[in-house]
Amino acid sequence: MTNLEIATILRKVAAAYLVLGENRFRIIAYERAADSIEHLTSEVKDYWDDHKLEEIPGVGGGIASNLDELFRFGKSKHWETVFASVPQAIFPLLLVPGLGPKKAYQLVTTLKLKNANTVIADLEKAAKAGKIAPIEGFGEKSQSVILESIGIYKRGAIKENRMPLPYADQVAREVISYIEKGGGTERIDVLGSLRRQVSTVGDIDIAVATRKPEAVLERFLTFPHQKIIDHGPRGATLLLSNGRQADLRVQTPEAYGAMLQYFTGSKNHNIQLRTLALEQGKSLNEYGIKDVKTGKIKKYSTEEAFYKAVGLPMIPPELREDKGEIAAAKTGKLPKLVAPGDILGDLHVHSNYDLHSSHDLGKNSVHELLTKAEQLGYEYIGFSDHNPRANQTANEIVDIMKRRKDAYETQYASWKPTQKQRVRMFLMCEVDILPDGGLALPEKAFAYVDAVIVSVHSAFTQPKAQVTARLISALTKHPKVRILGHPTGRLLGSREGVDADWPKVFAVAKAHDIALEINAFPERLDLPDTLVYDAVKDGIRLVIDTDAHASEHMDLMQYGVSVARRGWAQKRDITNTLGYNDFTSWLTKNAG
DNA sequence: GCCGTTTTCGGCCCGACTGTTTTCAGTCG
Repeated sequence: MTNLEIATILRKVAAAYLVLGENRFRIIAYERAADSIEHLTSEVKDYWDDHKLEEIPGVGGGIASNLDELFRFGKSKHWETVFASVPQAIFPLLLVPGLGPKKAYQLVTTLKLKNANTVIADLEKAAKAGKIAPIEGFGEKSQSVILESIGIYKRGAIKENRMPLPYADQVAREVISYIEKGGGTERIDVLGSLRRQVSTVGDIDIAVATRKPEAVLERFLTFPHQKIIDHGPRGATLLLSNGRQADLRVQTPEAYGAMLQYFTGSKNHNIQLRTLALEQGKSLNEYGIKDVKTGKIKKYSTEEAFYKAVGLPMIPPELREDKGEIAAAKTGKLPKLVAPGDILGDLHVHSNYDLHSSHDLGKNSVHELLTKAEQLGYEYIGFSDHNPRANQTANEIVDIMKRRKDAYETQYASWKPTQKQRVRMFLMCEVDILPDGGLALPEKAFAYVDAVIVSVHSAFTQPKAQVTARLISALTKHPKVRILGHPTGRLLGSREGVDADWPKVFAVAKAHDIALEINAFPERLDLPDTLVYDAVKDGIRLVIDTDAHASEHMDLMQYGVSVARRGWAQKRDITNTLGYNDFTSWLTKNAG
């Protein structure tokens, strides 16, 4: 059962309760839990496995015990009873934009729509026959809006897939530079999940501080698009040519801080923040802070000032997920997050050196990649080509690895740096973790590398216990194994990662002082941020790598840093923030 | 139903928009 399916069930419960006239705070609680679960990046089932359901924000004893029943028996008796108390036909209607539980219920009962499988088509027929307008609370206008909404629903235009963060970032940059060229902008920022650097982003939300809101909005509306979805004095929404939605909001510079805070979210962070403010007699909204007694609104030009007004330091957007950041801010315990400039090397780079490797080669030469590392200000780079293909004898593979070492050393010697300080090189290898937990590099070949990254590239659907044993076996197979590459193996939007008992894997990594990789490649962003959060809490060593297959991929490091920041990682948690000497002593500590 | 550095009981985020209304209910983000 996926998080989305669970969130849907919780929303169904909330909808049924609303129809039944249940206590509205109970309804809010279900909606909040649904929202929270939908945005979790680890599986609810994993929380359940670990008996930690109540650690999910918004999930308490009641919902947890029903979820427990759901995982054990496939359904919760209590929730089934709730569903059965309302007409089944209301649920499909909730997917039609503009229809909520109350309207759906009224339509279904008045029009006697009984069949949940055909209810949308039946409603469409009723609308066309003019049977909706006479219903109390409805009218001609709502009848035609419903007809239009059903059309949108049938075209499947609802809820596009989310895109990996780096792509969303790129689209946002294009829109931003286009708006800037139009002039009149004093500040411009991304908002929402993009600003919080969530690994997948739905819509592109952008904020502009300006004294010429009309001009900025007009400029925005001329950005290449399919359709203008919305256009008002405070903002506009476009459906872009790539099928994505872009939302622009304008505000005066004096009140910009409040708007930035409000639309950055997350929703649950804002709810917690407003609750805190209310205790101080202050009501927060997108325009500023209202004194509850006097009703006066004070404006804030920056977020720093906005947070300060409720007695908190500025909370970095990456932390605004209602994971304890407000409590940490109150007590001065916010982490000082790792920043892109802290990174001193990239250990997972593929060159075009051909060693008959098991997976794809890189595009650029050793020289080009060394120069790129230099441009990035790195002290060191690790070449981690894939291991040679397995359809060769062990002796042949050892020979290949020996020749490779010579070739890299010759290349390195002939490289002409532009800076005085030479970027240093580690000769590494990305070794496949075989389905049985063995490594795809023969023992003798380890003599020709400084260290290896081990990674899963096959058999992603093994059962949890097997995957866990497999990873642990690989980590402990050879003392030169120093990094677990893209640990879950997930591909955003196309492949779930492996299902492992992560606390167990973490414990073994810690015992052997092995680092877990945060892979910055756009579709990976792996470890996922929630596992980074757990790893940081457990004091597990981490590295951030790009998995570059071309020199320009090395620029993607910032997205790995974003994942680390969302997991509350500080500089000390990330091993490739160490200088060359300290890093070398860790990497080669077992090389003897 | 959730949640807690003044609470295990008594509170519970905020506003825009829309269509249907004579002051508001429902939906959405």
